[in-house]
Amino acid sequence: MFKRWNKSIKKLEIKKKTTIKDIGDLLGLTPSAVSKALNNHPRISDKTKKAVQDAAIKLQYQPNFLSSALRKGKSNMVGLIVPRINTNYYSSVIENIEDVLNENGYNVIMAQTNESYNKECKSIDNLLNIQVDGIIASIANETVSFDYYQKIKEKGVPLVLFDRGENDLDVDYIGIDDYNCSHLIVAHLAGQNYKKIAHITGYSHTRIFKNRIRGFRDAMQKFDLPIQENSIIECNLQVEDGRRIMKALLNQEKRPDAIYAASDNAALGALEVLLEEGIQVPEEMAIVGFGNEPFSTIIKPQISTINQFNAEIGKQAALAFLERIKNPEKKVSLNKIILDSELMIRSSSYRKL
Amino acid sequence: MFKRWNKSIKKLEIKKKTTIKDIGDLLGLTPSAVSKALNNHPRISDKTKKAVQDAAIKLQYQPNFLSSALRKGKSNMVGLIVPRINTNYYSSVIENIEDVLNENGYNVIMAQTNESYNKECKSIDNLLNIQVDGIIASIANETVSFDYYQKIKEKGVPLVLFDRGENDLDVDYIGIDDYNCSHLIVAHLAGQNYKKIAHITGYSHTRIFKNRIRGFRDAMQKFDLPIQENSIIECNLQVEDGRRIMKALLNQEKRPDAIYAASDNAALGALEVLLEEGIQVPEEMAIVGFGNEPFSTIIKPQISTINQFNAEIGKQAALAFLERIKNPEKKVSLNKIILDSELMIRSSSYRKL
DNA sequence: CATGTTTATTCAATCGATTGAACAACTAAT
DNA sequence: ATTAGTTGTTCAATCGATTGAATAAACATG
Repeated sequence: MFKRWNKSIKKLEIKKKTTIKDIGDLLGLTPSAVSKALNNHPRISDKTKKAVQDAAIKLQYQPNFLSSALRKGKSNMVGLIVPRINTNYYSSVIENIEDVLNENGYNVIMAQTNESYNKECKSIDNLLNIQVDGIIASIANETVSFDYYQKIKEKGVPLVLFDRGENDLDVDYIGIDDYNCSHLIVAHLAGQNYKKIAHITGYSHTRIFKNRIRGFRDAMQKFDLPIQENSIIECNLQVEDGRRIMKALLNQEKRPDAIYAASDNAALGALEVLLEEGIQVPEEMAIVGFGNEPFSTIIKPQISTINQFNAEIGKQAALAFLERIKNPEKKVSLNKIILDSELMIRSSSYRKL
Repeated sequence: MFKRWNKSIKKLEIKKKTTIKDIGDLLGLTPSAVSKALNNHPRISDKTKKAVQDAAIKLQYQPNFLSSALRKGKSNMVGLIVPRINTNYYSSVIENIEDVLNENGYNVIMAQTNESYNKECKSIDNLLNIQVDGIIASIANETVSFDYYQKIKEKGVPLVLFDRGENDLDVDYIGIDDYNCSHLIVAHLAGQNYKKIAHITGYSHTRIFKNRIRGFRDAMQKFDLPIQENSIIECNLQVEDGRRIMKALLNQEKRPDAIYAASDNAALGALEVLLEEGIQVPEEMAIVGFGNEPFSTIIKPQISTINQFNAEIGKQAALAFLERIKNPEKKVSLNKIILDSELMIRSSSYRKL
């Protein structure tokens, strides 16, 4: 009997979380006094503050985030929408966003779209329900209509985009200079005397790929190189896409002598096909990728690629959000941060190596 | 003047979120009636329900998650603690956890420990503050004391561990049979007539590595193979560790003829050193890794490794949590789910290939 | 001693949704 | 016509913390 009683007491203790009321009861104070003491309110005596803090520790008090968020209208949560985390690029960016936001007292709620517009819409609704203080996102491949992102803006929730952005949305954006990257690559290949460059790229409705394509065209023109028929191919940029397209290119009448792929995955697929076909890389054909994924240095030959400083992109995205939160009124000037990126020249495109 | 007025009206509309009270005002109902209508309460007439739903759509009502969570004592958020997301293994697992939980109406809050015990403690406190409905975690390398995990249990918050678990904690766990994996590997290598097998592994205070080491020892004994002095080396299992240890092993008097590394990264480091030294793999020395990271098939020779079905681990972890939520009383039987894993035999350890 | 000032704390409303109890209106049964 | 039962809605308390206003006490000043 006694044992049972004892047990139920213990269970009660476990279940019951201490609130400011409990602290108040212990010290003969009201909840509001306790709340003020904990928040270092100037009108509370140091003696009381000390007593409250001690009691809080003794009772293992942990503030109820939900109630204070409700009252203050601020959840200290940030929604993070990405196509998927299962790539080195996104996981690096997320890792850094999370680090920076955590340091500043924010929690990150993750949502993956798997490149699906539908899932993206659902995620946005969900995050808005949760009353996130802001949303950081990289737009899904499928997305061509930005009404849901407009909705975020209309609700007055700060929105920061990275990588896959959109000019029309008129929000903070962190990315790289895709146009210029294409120039770097074409200049490098032209300098190596490659002349028939093909471009395996993403869908041109996405701004970053549109820019890469534009950069590619302009750079080719600048170096007086003709753009072959069918040599700009849009796809999902996965390994399999690279393989498929490379095979098709090899069967073309005018076979290219260099490939600029807009992802390392596509570059890898293309390279695999060339190795299988016994085509010498870079002697017969050069390959340049994009993104500096870790595997690009593991395969032989190592793949030349664009390094985008993922960590920095993540940090800047988080900082842009924090900045926006700090001065919500300063809606005039948008943060359009274009970060540096660099061409890593490796053996897949360097004949003299 | 008119313009200004108009503008401020618009701004107000933007800022103000519609609540159940607004819906009530529109229809001449009280907030409680509206709430019940939205929650499909049996005592509310169908007519009213319909009217409320229509009004909700018209006013673009979005429920305030915070208030309902506060009232119901259920936040529908799950904390996810991982060493870091920036590896294929963890990002795959997380991706699947998120998918399953989202489908079931839960949101995922992420926290990375970066293998630091301190950060782990902070994350746990934070997640408990937020009033998560449960926590899914993989323990940091540094962690040897489990008091913070005990705290989770004491608060009555469901806890599920995966990969890096701990027997003493007595909670749901999803993982693979590490002991048996070591057997598979040793059996394979012994079958290939390798005799002097070294084991590069993680710290033995972590259960999975303890089990792999135990499995390694037992399997070696089973195949009558002597365990060399200094041939079980504990480390952080990064590429650099693999390199360092491989170099040391090469300088040993009794050089091993096979390496069983407890991570693909360590295996990669070791393999790189062997290739640099001109040592034939697998003829002179075999290498087997662990985890089936994507790069293991990119490098030549491809690395033999253990494939752990990451997606399944993630799904099962999420399901274990959901199960625990459904029957909170059924505390008796714990889910200890040991998933299958398979040895992928590739050219780094297959002489006859 | 009356009045003003400072300091420390309590009061009471609030954030938005939920929920059991209460109530009113209506129907069915005795 | 009285009682019982059903149905649809309102009432009021609640979740836990926050915050401006009010109050009380202590002290200083004329």
